[in-house]
Amino acid sequence: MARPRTPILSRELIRHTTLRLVDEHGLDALSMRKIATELDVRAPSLYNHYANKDELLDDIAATIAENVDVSGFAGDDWQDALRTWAHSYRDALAEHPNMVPFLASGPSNRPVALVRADAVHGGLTRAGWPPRTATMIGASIKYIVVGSAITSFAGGFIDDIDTYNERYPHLSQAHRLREYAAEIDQDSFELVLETFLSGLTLQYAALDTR
Amino acid sequence: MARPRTPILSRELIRHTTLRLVDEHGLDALSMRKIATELDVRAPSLYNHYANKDELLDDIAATIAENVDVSGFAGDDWQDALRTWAHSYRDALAEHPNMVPFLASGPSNRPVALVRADAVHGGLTRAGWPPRTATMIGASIKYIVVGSAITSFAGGFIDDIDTYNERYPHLSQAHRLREYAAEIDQDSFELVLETFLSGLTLQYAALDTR
DNA sequence: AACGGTAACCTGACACTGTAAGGTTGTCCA
DNA sequence: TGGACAACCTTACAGTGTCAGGTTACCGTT
Repeated sequence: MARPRTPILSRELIRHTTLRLVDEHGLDALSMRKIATELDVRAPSLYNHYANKDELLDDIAATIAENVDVSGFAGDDWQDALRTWAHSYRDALAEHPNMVPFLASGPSNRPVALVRADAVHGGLTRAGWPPRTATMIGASIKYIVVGSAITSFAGGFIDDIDTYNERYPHLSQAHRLREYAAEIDQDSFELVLETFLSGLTLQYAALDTR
Repeated sequence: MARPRTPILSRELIRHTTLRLVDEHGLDALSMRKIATELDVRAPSLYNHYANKDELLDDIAATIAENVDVSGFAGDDWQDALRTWAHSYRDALAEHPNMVPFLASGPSNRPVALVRADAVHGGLTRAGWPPRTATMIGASIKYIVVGSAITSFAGGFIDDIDTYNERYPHLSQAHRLREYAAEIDQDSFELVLETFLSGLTLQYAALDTR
């Protein structure tokens, strides 16, 4: 075959197919040839649309990032804006757990910009936080979300199973254990997020009376 | 060559060499043949000491984990024990930033046991925290440490450079920027950790009067 | 209406990866 | 003295990301 009358591939199609493969079989099982096979095409053809594998994965990461909701920072409730941001951020990662290791494995120009640093920083400074503190608060939330996502979704609790078995012997079925781990993860995320937010509120109050 | 009179390789030697290579050139640049070359040996010989590459990396992860200090949980100051744990945990990861993505990218039986869940859980319950809450607190600290490590050490701030440039134009030299990012990371870690700990203290007080 | 450039597919190939199979030899214990 | 085992070796295989170069469809210009 040479050039087809109507194009077979597009960045969008490649992205969707790749993300589906990653969701189904994991990052390690992904290869350019498997993506191509899935699309009834040879691997090098993909390079007409993406310069290399990383650029493809970066693009997927960017589309995931688009689902993160920073709209709250336009309003004036900075606490709730942070809460909404953190939750939607975590949800976005939870939707594609197999992508999380990639997202976190920098070191290049990856959408650590999931952060949407500008919106967050702007909202916080408008609320009265000093610029530097605003940056630090944004980073803190990012730590909580990314840390939670990576240790939870990447199968983190698997080797803690023995611990859980001793501690909660009635949870002997692996199936229930997994459920339980997910529940603990969710609650832990809630705990650290809310505790942090209420601590910030205290510091915010101290700001005014300074 | 056949069997040498005195063994050339050992798990320890392989581990050290590999960790050095990872520190110097990163995880992506690592291959069994490069490790072997560094040791003046052929790659398959490594398999006499490690079943596969992952087992080798797991072993390295375990030695890194040994530097995490959980001794504080033997005492009765749970707050300070958590603080010490978190700091030494983060320091251990900071010492080998290129290993962080691997450590976090489980899904297998990786030393997410960096957690030292038992010591932490034991110390907190002895201090009076309910078992389930103790588990959640341990998980929370882990989120903060791992999240901080991965977004900082894996070059997380690199693509935020533009943001920093606009915001702090006098930091125009990339060199200073990098320093500044590290400083922000350190301070953010401190902020989220201390804010979380002081929030916990409030909840702890509420426990007693319940 | 013919022509050139570019886009989008192809085949083939390269260097490199992890690791399995099996050969050879030194060391140690029965 | 002999056999088991350990620790190196060479060879080889299937799979990886990606480059080079070939072919053809389309689109804009002359």
